[in-house]
Amino acid sequence: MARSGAKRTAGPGPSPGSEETRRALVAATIDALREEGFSGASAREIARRAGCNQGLVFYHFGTVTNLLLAALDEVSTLRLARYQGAVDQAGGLSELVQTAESVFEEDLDAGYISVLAEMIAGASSTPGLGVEVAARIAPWRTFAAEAVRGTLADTPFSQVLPPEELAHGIVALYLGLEMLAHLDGDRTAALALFERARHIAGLFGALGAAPSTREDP
Amino acid sequence: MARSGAKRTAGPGPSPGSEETRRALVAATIDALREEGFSGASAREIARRAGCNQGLVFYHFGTVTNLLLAALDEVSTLRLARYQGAVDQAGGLSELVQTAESVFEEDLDAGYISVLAEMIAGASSTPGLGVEVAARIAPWRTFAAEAVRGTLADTPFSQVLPPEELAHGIVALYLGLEMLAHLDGDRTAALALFERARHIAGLFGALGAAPSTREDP
DNA sequence: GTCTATACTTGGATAGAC
DNA sequence: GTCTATCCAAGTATAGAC
Repeated sequence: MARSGAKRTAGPGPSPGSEETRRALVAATIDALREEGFSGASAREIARRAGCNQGLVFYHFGTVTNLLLAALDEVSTLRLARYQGAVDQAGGLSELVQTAESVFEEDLDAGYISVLAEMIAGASSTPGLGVEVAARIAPWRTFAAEAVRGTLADTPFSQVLPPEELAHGIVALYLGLEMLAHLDGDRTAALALFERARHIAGLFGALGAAPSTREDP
Repeated sequence: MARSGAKRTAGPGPSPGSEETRRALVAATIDALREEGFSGASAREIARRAGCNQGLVFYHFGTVTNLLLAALDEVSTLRLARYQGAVDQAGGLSELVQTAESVFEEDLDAGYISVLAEMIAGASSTPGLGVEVAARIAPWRTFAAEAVRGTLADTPFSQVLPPEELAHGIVALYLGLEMLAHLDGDRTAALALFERARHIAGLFGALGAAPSTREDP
């Protein structure tokens, strides 16, 4: 709550306290979106969670919507880095699916995809928010396309299903599975699908010309 | 129906109000959820669209949440009947996919899945709403499972992927594709996926033991 | 039984005190 | 740079008029 003084009153750039408050607000917004949903993520609720005054939302971000977008940016950056690291470690297709499964559970536990889902759904209620959210989802699709391309490049798969198209479906499926799992608090149906996908991936990997461990230059 | 009045008492003026008002409110709620989202679907906004007083929401439905659920019931009933009819007409697997594509566009144009998506997302902000929404989605999953079972029963597919599990994935994918298409107003990515799926379904139908009538334009 | 008018609460946003 | 006080719009819900 009360920020200890110790601020450089004169000098260019933001004071250290400012950045701290901003971070607290963004973190609180992520929590609020996850636990109270879009309509529950009000300036007052966010400020309460951040332990600061409600007016600071408007001082630092201008509008609640801007703060919500900052939270989405934070989540997007955080998760894309995580996804990239996970994909870099995965060797073959079935291993990639297995990685996706554990990342899926991370997202579900931490509620990261809930933030995304709430923002997508909430975009209907705020003019202009839709394009902003869409712009922040685009990198996810690009990432998925690259991951798919890297894994399916030398398989017959990419002939019948272009990576970009498949990537769109993967993002949509991932989003839908998260929403349903979050809704009824039951992730078994989603996990069962990941297991099936991993199994099928193993089958195709066996009959295709794709050895599990290969290195791309 | 929740309340069947049967109030046709002989009188000078049969009060036309009640049932008519209820219908108008439900229809207005569907529109409001579609165009303004969960947080924009307030009693005032709904009543404005229905052309009646705001207090009628509470007189007829008790709470706004109850009205939202009534709207979800309406959409669920309407669409499941449509889906069932469409599936009954479809012959083979690729034809089923083609049917799904046209139904998908109907849903997108009319915003029916938006209603579902808004309710799922909005469930986070209202205690107890989650289980109610989940209960209304369960029939969709059951329907999808039956449709898949009827189509894949005599194919090797059902060996490697049980209909119930696949059905969950289909519902999730359908939901996710609708949300993304609605968000950026671009359905081409989703439609491309349907076309690919139809093509792949045709390939499997050809090598499997499912002759059906295939017509590839 | 149906609807309107009104009470009360919460939320977004700003002006000015520290 | 941060916090308090405050305004106004919008929300839920009910009391009471017809």
